[in-house]
Formats: sequence, structure tokens, C-alpha cells
Amino acid sequence: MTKLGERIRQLREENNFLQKHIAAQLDVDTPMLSKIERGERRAKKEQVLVLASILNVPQADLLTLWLADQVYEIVKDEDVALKAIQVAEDEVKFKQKKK
Amino acid sequence: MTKLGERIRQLREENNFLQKHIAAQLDVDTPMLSKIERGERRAKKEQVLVLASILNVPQADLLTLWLADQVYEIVKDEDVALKAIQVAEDEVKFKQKKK
DNA sequence: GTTGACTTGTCAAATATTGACAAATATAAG
DNA sequence: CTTATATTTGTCAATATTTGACAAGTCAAC
Repeated sequence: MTKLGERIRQLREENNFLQKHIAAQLDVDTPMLSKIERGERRAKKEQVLVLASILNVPQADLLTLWLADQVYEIVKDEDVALKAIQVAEDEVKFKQKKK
Repeated sequence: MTKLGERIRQLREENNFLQKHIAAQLDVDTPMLSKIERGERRAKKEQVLVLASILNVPQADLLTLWLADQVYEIVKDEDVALKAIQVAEDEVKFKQKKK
């Protein structure tokens, strides 16, 4: 289960959309959307943006979940997961300052 | 430049080892080690463990940098980088609690 | 038992990553 | 300047991973 997939499904159901409907706009078949919702496949960034517009939420919201899923996937089985995330976070903060 | 690559080079120079020497123990050629040090190629996890033992530092230290590099690579160009990292961090913390 | 929504499994095609090599550059020594 | 050693750069085929598409499956409502 991915954060993004869960959120997409939640929003889709709130809006009473069928997978068929969303999938068509993403230009994939329903099995693919099903897999994205269940976290079996990763959406493309471009698809995340389209999803945000279909589901009427800010792009940043879904992009955040999309990235968070990828980060989590990398560290999830590691003892040093938290430490690694914090090192990366520090670097992001450092680079942002410089900008 | 990656955190891991910089650290490897630093440790290698502190110990006066040549790339040739380290590369042999990693079972790669020196161009490959050069690229790992400069962050042009990613080391395998197994190689990171060997590096820790060659360079006499705790495995966790290098693994942390190795993971942090990967996390940073994912989020580095994104506006929501920080938020995404924090979401992932929350999930790591949550899962750790459950264990 | 037919329909509609969704899921599962499989596969080849597209894409990305890897390791190896030759060649280039850099540095230092004689 | 020429040689020797260390490191870097560029390229390429081999390998691995990801992707999209399809057929077939489950499940629930009717």
C-alpha cells in the first residue's frame, strides 16, 4: 500500500469515479490504474499531475505523497532508515538556503 | 558529489590507499571506483559493507550515507522535497513503533 | 448466469544500470 | 622532455528493471 495509491482511491471514491473513467484520462488501462492504486506499480510524475487535476486537489499534495512513497521504498528495510532520512533532509535544507 | 563518495575518498586518503588497492578488494576496476567516489555511479550495498571493513569504519556509517544519497537523488529537484521527506520519516517512525 | 467493476498473472518491449575496456588527463620523478 | 603512476573520461554491449498491454480471473448485484 502506498500513500499515493490510497489517496487516489479515496478521492476517486469520494467523487464516485470509476477506474475506467480515470484510467481513460491517464491513457492507461484499468489494470494499470488498479495497480497504481494498490501500490503495485508506480505512477509517472506526469500522471500524478493529471490525477491532481482530475481529482481536484493541489498538484503538490499528490506529488508529495508520490515522492514520499519512493523515499520510503528505499529506506524501509534498513536499520539506519531514520538517520539516512535525516541526513538527506539536512542536505535539502542546506541546498535551499543557498538558492 | 555524493556524501558516500566524498567520505570514501576522505577515508581512503587518510589511510593512504590507492584506488587500485581498494578497487581490487571490491572486485571492480579503478575507473569504477573513481566513479563511485565522484558519485557518477552508485555502489552496491554489498560493496558498501566491504568498504566499511577496508576503511575501518562502522558499516552503519557508510550505509547511512549510501541511503541518504539515494533519498536525496529522488527529491533534489522538487519543490515539495522537504514535505515529502517528512511524510516518509513519519511513516518510518510509525512502522518502527509497531515492531 | 449475465453484467459491470476491479484484480491477477504473464509477457515482450522499452528503459535503465552495470561492468569492462581503451583512451585521455594529471601529477611527479628522473 | 620523457617516463611512470594515479585517476578520470567516454563508450559500449550485457544485464537487469520497469513498463504497458492483454487475457483471464474474482466478486457482487441483479
